[in-house]
Formats: sequence, C-alpha cells, structure tokens
Amino acid sequence: MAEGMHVTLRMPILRVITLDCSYTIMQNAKIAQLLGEIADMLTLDTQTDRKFEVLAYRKAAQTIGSMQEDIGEVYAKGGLDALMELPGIGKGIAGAIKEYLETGKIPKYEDLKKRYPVDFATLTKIHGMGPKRIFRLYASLKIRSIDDLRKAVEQHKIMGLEGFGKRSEEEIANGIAQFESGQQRMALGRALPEAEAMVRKLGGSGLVGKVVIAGSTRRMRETVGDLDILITSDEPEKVRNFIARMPEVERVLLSGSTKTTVRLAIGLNCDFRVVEEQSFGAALQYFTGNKDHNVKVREIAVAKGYKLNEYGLFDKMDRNVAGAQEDGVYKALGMQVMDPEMREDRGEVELSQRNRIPKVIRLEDMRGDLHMHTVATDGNNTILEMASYAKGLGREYIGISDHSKSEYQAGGLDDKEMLRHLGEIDKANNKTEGIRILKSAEIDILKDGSLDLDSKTMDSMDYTLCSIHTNLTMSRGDMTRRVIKAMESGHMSIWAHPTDRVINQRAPIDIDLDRAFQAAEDNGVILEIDGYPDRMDLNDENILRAKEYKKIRFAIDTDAHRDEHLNLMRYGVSTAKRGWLEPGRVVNALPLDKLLKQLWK
DNA sequence: GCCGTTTTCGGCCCGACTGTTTTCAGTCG
Repeated sequence: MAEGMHVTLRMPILRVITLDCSYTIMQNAKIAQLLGEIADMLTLDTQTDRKFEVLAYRKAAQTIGSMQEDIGEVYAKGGLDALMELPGIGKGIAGAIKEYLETGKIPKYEDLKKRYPVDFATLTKIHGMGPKRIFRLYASLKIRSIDDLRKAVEQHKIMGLEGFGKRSEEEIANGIAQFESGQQRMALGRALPEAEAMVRKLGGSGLVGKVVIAGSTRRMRETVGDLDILITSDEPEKVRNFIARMPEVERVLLSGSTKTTVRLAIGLNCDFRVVEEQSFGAALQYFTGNKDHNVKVREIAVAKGYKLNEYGLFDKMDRNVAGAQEDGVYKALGMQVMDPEMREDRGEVELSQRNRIPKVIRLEDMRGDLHMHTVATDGNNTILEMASYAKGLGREYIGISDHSKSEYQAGGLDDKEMLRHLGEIDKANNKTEGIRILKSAEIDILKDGSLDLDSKTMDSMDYTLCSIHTNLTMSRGDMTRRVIKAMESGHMSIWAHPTDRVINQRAPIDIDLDRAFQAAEDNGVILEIDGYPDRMDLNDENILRAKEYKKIRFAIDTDAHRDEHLNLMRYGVSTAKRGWLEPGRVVNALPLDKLLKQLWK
C-alpha cells in the first residue's frame, strides 16, 4: 500500500538533538571540515576527472555539518548501516567516518594532506578563494595559511603571478579584511526591515514592476547571510544606477545585466536580480528555497522530462511550461505549494508530491497575544494604549504580563504592587470595548525552581507566564530540575522564551529539553514561541522536537515592550511555520472562551 | 563517491559574473 511509503521518507529533523551540547556539535563540525578539505584537495587532481567524487564529499560534509544529532551517537547506536542511512553517505564515506570516530584520523585525508599541506578549511572561507587559486598560491609562494596570505598581499607578491592581476590582489585583500571582521550571519530582525526599506524605495522609483524579497529572508530564517531582492523591470540599466545610489548601499561589488551585488552599510551583502515578467515565478521559486530544497525540485523536474532554472520550467522542446507564477511551477511539477518558511528540505518536497503538506499556522489565525509589558515595569505604553493598538491589529484579547519583583532592573512588581496592578487591568477592561485584557505577569523562575510571587497573587491572574532571567549558567542537571520544579508547582501556565537564548548574543541555557518537554506535557504547561526578533524562542528546530509530545500546546507571543512591538507577531508565526506547527496546537489562535478553559488546566 | 518509480551502470542542478583571457577557468550561490 502507498501508505507504507511513509516510513521510507527521510525526515532527520524530527529526531533532532539540538544545540544542547556544543561538544557533540564540535565533533560533527570537525568531520564536516575534514570531508570538505578532502573535496578541496581532490579538486586539484589534474590526472583524473574527479568532479563527481568532489561533489559527493561536499554533500556528505554538508549533511554532517548541518546535522544536530551527534554523529558519534548515530554510529554507536546503529553502526555503519546507520551512517549509510544519512543522505549522501554511502559505504566509502561511512567507512571514513568510522575511521575518524575510532582513531581520530581519516587515512585518505592524511594522504592528501601530505601532498597539500595547506589550511584549505580557513582559506576557502575567504571570498574569491577556491581550491585551485589556493593551490596555485601554495605552488608559487608556499602560502599555507591566512597569515602567509596576508603577508603576500601586503608585499604585493600576488599580482603578476600567472592568472592573478591587480584586481585579484585587491579582491583577496578585501576578502581577508571581511573574514577577519567576523562575518557573522545577521539576525533576521535587523536584516528584514533593511530589506523592506529598500523594497519600498525601489517600488516607489517608478522603474520596477515587481520587487520582492527572496532567499533566507523570505524563508524567515532566524539569521541571514545575505539578502536577495528580485525585480522585474523594462529598464534594468536605470535600476542598476538607482540601486548604486541608495543610501543603504556602501559599495557595488559586481554588476551585470541581470545581477547586481552590493555591500550594505549595515554589514551585509545584497543581491539584486532583474528578471522578465514571464520568469518572475520561476526566479522567485529558485531564489527562495534553500539549496537542498531546490536541488530536489529540479531533480523532480528532470525526472518528468523538464528542465527547471530561474527562467522557467521547460520541456524537451525547450518550450516554456511555467514560470510567470511561483505556484505554477510547483503545480506543473505535480507538487503542492508550501509556505516559503517550509522550504528547507525537511521532508516537505516528498509530502508535497503526495499532497500531504500540513496546514500550518498563519498570521490571520492569531486572535490574541499573551505576553507584553507596560509602563508598570519596563514597557513604554499604558495598559489602555497597548489594548487600543492591539485592537487596531484585530486582536480579540491580550494578556498584560509585567515583570515580578526579582527583575528589579526592569522595575519588577512585588506582591502588593502586582495586586494593585491587576486592579488597574480590571479598570482598563471596564473602559475598553471590543478587546478583552487578561491579567497575567511574567514571573521569574528563581534559582531553586520556586516562583517569584505568592500563590495567592498568582491565583488572582487569568494565567501566568514563567521564565528564567537570572542564573543562566547553571549545570544541565540543576537547570532541568529548576524548570521541572516550577512546572510541577501548579502555577505555571506558560513557559516563556524557554531556552533564553538571544540571537548572536547569548547561548541557550543548558537544559535537558526532552525531560522538560515531558514535564510540560505531564503538567499541562504551554510552551511559548517568543516572537521578539532577538529571541525567536523556541526556535524552529525545538518546535519540531516539542510538537512530537502530542499533548503539548504552544503560545505565539510578541513580548512587546511598546505598542508597535505588537506587530512582531509575524516573526513568531513564521518561526512556528518553520516548526510545521498547526493552528490546533496554538492556544492564542483560539477564541477567548476556549482559550480561558485551556489556560489553567 | 553516491544513488535508483525509465538505470546496480551511468548519470550526477544550473547559470551569472569577473579577471585575465584571446576563448575560458574559477568562484559563487
């Protein structure tokens, strides 16, 4: 039966062990690096064409580098067979991994390294440097490391070498500078508004037809490496000039007839691509999916006798079958269209061929927002102002959740102050129509797992949000006990921003999430997806993992500290989409009466 | 080296841009 095919689908993300233990990730990263270097070195073999062997090593490196489960554990549990289950890993590479896990060395790597004693892993990270150029510099100047390279650039030894000119040397100098300034991926919350500002300007220029954001920004990944903006225009030359003069643009890196790449002042590259109307949908599809998603979609096209590229879907006679609309491309391939957030090759390609893409939460589903602050603590607006703004956004209810007393830097409230504040919420409710204001608080889970307010105070709220703000560096065991104790108190409705990570700034707390999720399920604790762009916590991978606990419910909140922050709901919803969360699991997608029944079990 | 709903052999996604070139290699996404 066709149903039996389910089990053959690879959905590695669903059995993910996330960033809990940096040690194991380090080991994966090391193996990925070695396999990548093998690929680099094989590239240099001029005797035989090993193009596809190189490709195989790269794919394997990619698989292991992006795995969240410890590769050593996979091997320990299932041996070579388990390794060969992984995409792109067959007998040969599985053997190499086994060798590394048991001896710390891969013989093939050691052999190649004798011939090419060069730090490919670092040097290939410099923009414009690939294996061939690196090898040439080694062969002629004995450059082995980034330090060697820097010296050679400073002494202008590179220009004049065969295949290198003045421009190449400048490019390398720029590449080194950029590498050393630590080219970190940028938080979505910073990159997306920048992209939207440029889209607005281009849209108002009178030079373009369509202008939209694509790439990882459209997929709403929590961090982005660069921006992609897609444009249709009859006047591509003028568009190029317009882009070069936008104040956001620091300098133009390259500019051709269809593609312009610029460095933005905020420290991010942005690709602008100009395409014809009839190719717009194909280009949007092409520049939105992640690499693996796109490879799979193109393979489906090939299997059906088509060719798919950014210009359209073409049959054997090179006739255009689809391309103007993105949906049209998927439909012509017999695929169900899925939201951009899902295009990460986490099983969506296979499901879409069988019309089985789950219906995930959408912004329109959100009826309320259960986490926000007011002037009573560290917010900027009053209860009434927040309610009025939320009503303008179409929310049916909000929950006011100011801080408890341990958050003294935020002006946290003690029991007496909190009770008075709850009275203020009652008054505000009486003055407001068309939206219900719920009584809550963001209550600290203290070091010992107790909660920061009296039971009596908490009992007079509609629900509680509980979270950790202090003692973030406890051991895994202590942290896990701390959270579980709070969950078992009977006074914890929602676990707010569970892992406490701040994107690009603070690592998540060390906690056994599986035990915590189990306790949440047992005690009816709702998990928050905090949509504040610095947090986005739970993140996509942890949502995928938590939703496997079938009774766990979620809340998607903004953690707003001023009224405009209530618009940040889209970050939370997109994160939930990336976690394949269905609306039935989200409590604040429920109407008020149903929500109230859910909040205290 | 990997992989299989046209294949266990013979394929492997596809195109843009640049610099240093006299027709293309290297790199990137």
